[in-house]
Amino acid sequence: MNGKRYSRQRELIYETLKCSHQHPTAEMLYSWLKPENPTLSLGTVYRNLNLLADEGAITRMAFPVERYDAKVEPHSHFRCMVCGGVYDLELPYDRHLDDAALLASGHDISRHELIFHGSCCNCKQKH
Amino acid sequence: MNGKRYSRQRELIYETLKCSHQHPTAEMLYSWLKPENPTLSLGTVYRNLNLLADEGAITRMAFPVERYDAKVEPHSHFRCMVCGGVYDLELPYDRHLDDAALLASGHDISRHELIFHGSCCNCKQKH
DNA sequence: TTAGGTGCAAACAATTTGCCGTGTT
DNA sequence: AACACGGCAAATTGTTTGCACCTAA
Repeated sequence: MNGKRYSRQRELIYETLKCSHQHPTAEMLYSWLKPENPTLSLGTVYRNLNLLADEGAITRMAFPVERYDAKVEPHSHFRCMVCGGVYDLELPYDRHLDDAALLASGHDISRHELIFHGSCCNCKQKH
Repeated sequence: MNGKRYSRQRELIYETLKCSHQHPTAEMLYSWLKPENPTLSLGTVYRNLNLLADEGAITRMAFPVERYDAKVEPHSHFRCMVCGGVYDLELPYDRHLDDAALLASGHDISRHELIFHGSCCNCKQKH
């Protein structure tokens, strides 16, 4: 009664995402697929990306809304998945990670950002 | 001729951001300041946050647009600040970081995300 | 047949911009 | 006096939703 069916559009979107390593936006996926699938609509792309993300088949990569921080020194953050709050974390910045990333990728690393997810002190008590 | 002047609004926004540790959105800052500053407009908040971020006085905390990734296993990312491209990074997931974060914060950590910034192999050559 | 899926357009939400009067220097 | 700044509202951009039709099971 609450099943999910096969859908050509979903498969298309998922396969395209899986083959691209560009971490595309919904808009990008749409523009790639549209030429071959003229009836495809952007709404469907968003709908299926959300479906896939909710069931854990793919990953969303961003905060939905921009946040700002007056602390400009590199430091890490914690994001509570229950209340949505964002906290600073007092962890020393680890330069070794940048070295390791350079070694693994060859890209020019200038810094990194570390974001933890979980439930915060307040929320974890409320079961 | 191209200088920046003192502005009460900018100072207000910056001070409020500095005192809050909530990593607020523009909307949140606006709602905090509006009661005491009835003429303040949301556009001004955005304008000044962008100004401050561009000059490095504050930090933006998100991708402006949602991106998706078909790889669901925890792994890290690299974001090129020149071309905006996003790449996967083959770094082993380090559980110790989660332990350290728990120890430092007391929050319930379920995982972390590591995002490197810099210029990618392609872009760094073009000077 | 029946619930889920899709296209399309309208609605919504987040952010930017143009215009024009105000404030800083 | 010049020109940056801020208020306001309109414009843009990113994302979601309602509705009527279509399709997999």
